Amino acid sequence: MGMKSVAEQMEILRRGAVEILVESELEKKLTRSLETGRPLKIKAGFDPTAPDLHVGHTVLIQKLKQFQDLGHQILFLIGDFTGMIGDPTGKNETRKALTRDQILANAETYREQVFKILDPQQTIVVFNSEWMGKLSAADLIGLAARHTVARMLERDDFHKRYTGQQPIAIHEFLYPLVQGYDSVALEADVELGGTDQKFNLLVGRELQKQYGQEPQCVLMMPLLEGLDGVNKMSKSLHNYIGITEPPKEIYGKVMSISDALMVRYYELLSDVDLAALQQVEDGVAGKEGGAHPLESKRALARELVARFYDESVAQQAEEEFIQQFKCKEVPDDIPEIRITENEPVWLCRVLADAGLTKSNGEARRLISQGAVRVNGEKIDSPDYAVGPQGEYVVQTGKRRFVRIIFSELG
RNA sequence: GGAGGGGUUCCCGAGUGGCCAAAGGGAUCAGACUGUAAAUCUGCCGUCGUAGACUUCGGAGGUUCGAAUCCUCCCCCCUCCA
Repeated sequence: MGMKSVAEQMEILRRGAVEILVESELEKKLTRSLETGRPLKIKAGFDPTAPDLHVGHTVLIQKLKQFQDLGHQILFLIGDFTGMIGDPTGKNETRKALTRDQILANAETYREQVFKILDPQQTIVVFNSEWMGKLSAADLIGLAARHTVARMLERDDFHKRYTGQQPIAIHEFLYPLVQGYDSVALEADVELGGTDQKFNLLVGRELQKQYGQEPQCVLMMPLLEGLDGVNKMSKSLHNYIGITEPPKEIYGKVMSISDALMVRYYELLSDVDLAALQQVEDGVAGKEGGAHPLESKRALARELVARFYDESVAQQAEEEFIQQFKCKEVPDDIPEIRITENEPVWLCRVLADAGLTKSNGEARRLISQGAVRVNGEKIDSPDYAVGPQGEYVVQTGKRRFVRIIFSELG
């Protein structure tokens, strides 16, 4: 990877970022790095609690990758010590204390998932218990002495809770301090985080100054919207793309998003360069010279599948998708159900038993709406029965299939 | 410790004795339209083989011909005071 100019680097780094504090300082750091050949130390901290990542989590990791591709040093910090405190951002939920083993297991899962994006050779993984564990009580008091209550109360949620007469435990003040101290310990040049991390990131700057270091720049990435395009991506809202999901799922979910959201996903998740990104945007906006939105969406779906699996799997996912939805063919890998009966079986019961519907009633409703097909034939009678021999491909809606096989009795 | 408010079907949220399987909105699902999408429109949205019936409104009892609605006890959540 050849060295890029400061302006080129800035252009890449600005992509998708909500805010960079302070841009001029970052430029200065980049310039110096270019002159001395010394890469910048880029820090990003991760909670050791959530090992099951979705693509929303990868927004930050993509940005790390961009730094990495530009030749900088990534410090991937796992907050095993901070995990004991629990970031107060998440309201008043009490965190369960994790055992050492759990933390290590989670950290390992992180590595596996994150190294699908980052180059493991170029990434240093650190645990903040490394240095925090060595701090004495006196050291901790010394750290606490570097910051004031008034400054702490500037933080939005502390402020709200304080003025709203809500409790704030003393130890909650320690979270930003420890996170900030991590930057001191690592001598970070840049720290990345979500917009919700702004206060903590800035405490890092403050503390570095206190400890006689040059303050880090902070770069904040937005929280990715989920598949609905409105709420942030999260497991509990069922609007996420998990990075360990099957290829078909990832591909299908990407294809189901709106064009507007696709642009957003391109900006935050894709590796395509800025020129290609512009083409995607133009295409969605209907400008001349833009890429066709359908093509763009396919390319994005392929890119994401390839990232978490590989190129050939992505190709295959695309072919299956086209077959199933465009050519309306039956996919190859549908579940099979074997039935042993002498009598024909009521279709509604088959659907419910096969798990395609939750109840006979739902099956009945779907049939009345014309959503059920047997061997490609639309069924219009709720009394329809299949069997008692042969094979039937039963389908509800466009995507749910099951193969019913009647086998000989006895 | 004291005072008050509340827990309704996936979510929000109406409902204060029969007209309640429970308004309205959202989500999901399905149909139409499309680019496989979005937006829009339509339907469905507790269970039972079309009826009628059965089970639901934090939990357990009770009053009543009849309870989501009234009473008792219990569990949980929230707000205020200390």
